[in-house]
Amino acid sequence: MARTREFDLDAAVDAAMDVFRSKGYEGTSMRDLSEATGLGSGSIYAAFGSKDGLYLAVLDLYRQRYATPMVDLLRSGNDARAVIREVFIGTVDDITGDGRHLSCLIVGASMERAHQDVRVAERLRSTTQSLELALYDLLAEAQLRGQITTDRSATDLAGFLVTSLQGLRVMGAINPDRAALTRYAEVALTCLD
Amino acid sequence: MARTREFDLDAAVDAAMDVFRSKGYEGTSMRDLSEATGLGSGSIYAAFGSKDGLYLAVLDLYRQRYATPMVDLLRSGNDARAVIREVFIGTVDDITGDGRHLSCLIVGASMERAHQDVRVAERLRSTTQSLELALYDLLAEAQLRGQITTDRSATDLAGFLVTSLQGLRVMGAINPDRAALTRYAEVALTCLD
DNA sequence: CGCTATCTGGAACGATCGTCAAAGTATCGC
DNA sequence: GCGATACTTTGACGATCGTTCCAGATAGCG
Repeated sequence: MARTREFDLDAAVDAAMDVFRSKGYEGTSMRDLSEATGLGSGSIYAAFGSKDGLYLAVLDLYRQRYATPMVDLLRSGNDARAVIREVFIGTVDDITGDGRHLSCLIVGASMERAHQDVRVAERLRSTTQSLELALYDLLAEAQLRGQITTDRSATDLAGFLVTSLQGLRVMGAINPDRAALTRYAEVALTCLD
Repeated sequence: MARTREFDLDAAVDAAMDVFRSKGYEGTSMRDLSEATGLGSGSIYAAFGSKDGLYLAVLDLYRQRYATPMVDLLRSGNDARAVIREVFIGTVDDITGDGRHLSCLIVGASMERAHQDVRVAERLRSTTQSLELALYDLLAEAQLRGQITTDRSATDLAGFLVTSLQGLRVMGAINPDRAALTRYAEVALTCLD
C-alpha cells in the first residue's frame, strides 16, 4: 500500500525521555528533540501530534518502565520488608546511578506540568495511586501476619512510603550522595517497626 | 543628583516569586514578569541584570521568608517533638494553603534549575544544609535527654526529616489533600520514637 | 529655575520558539 | 514498471523569546 515507517517509535520516545529528564518540559525545544531522536520535526508531528503529545508518550513510557516493575515487585508475594527495602534501594540507585543528572520525570512533571496540563495531572495521580495501592495490599497483609506495626493504618504507611520516595528524588537532585540517601531510606523503613 | 528609584525592589521580587512558583523558570517570560511587577523590562534589567538575576533574587527572598523562620523555630529552645511537629504542620499548611497552586520554589528549582545553574545549586545545598543542621542540633540535644530514639544518629534523622518535607511538597503538588498529607507527616514523626 | 544625572516605559533587535505545508522518496498492489 | 499511498525531509511561517537601546520623565543640585 505505502511506504512503511522507518524509525522505531519506542526508541524515539526513549531518546526524548532523556532530553525531558535533563532539561525539563519548557527547557526542551523541538530542535532538541529532533536531534536526540534523529527525526525531522515533520515526522515527530506526524507521530505524536505536538510537543505535548510526545511528552505524554514519554510520561507513559516512564511509568511503564519504572512504576510498573515497582508495582510488580511489590506484588511478587515475597516478604514485605524485603521488597520494600528493595524498592527504596532501587530508587536510590536510580537517582545516583550515573552522572547524567537525569531527574525523575514524575517529580519534574509534578512541579512543572501538573498545574498546567490536566492530562499530566491525571497520569501522575494514577501512577502514585497504583503504587500506594500495591503498598497498601502488601502492608495490610503484613499487618495481619504481625510482621509490621499496627499503630498506623496500612493506608497511611503506604502514603508515607511514597512520600519518602518522592523526597529522596528531590534530595538526590540537590545532593546525589548515595550513602546519605541510603541512610535516610533506612530511617524511613523504621516506621514499619 | 538624580531621579530616585520609584518602585520597591522587594515588592517586585515578591510579585515575581508568585509567577516563578506557578509557571516555573522556563515557563515564565520576561513579559509575564513585567506584568506581574508592573515594571518595564528596562527597569528589571537595570535592577537585576537578567532573568537569571531576578530568579536568584527570588530564590533568596524565598529562603529568607520560609527557610529562615523554620530554622529560627527549630532553634527557639522549645521541646524538640513540638517544634518539629509545628514545622511539618506549617509545611502542610503552606502546600494546601490556597488554591493558587504555588509549588515550592526549592523543589521546583531542584528539578528544573539545579543542574543548569551552579549558583542555584549552591543556594539549594546551603538551604537544606542549614535546615539539616538546625534539626541535627535539636535532635542531638533531645537524644541526650532521652526524649527521642538513639537507634539512629541525629544526622540521619535530620536528613530523613528534610527528605520527608520535600516529599510532602511533591505529594501535595500531585494531590493537595491536607488530611492525607497530615497523616503522612505524623507517620514520619514516629521515626523519632 | 535650568542642568544634569538617573530612572522609566516601550519599541525594536536578532534568535529561537512550536508548528505545518510542500516537495521528495520509498514501498506496495497490480 | 507504474500509479497510489504513506512516510521523511526541508525550510519557512508568525509568534514569542531574552535582551538592549532610546526618548521622555523626574528628581536633586547650583
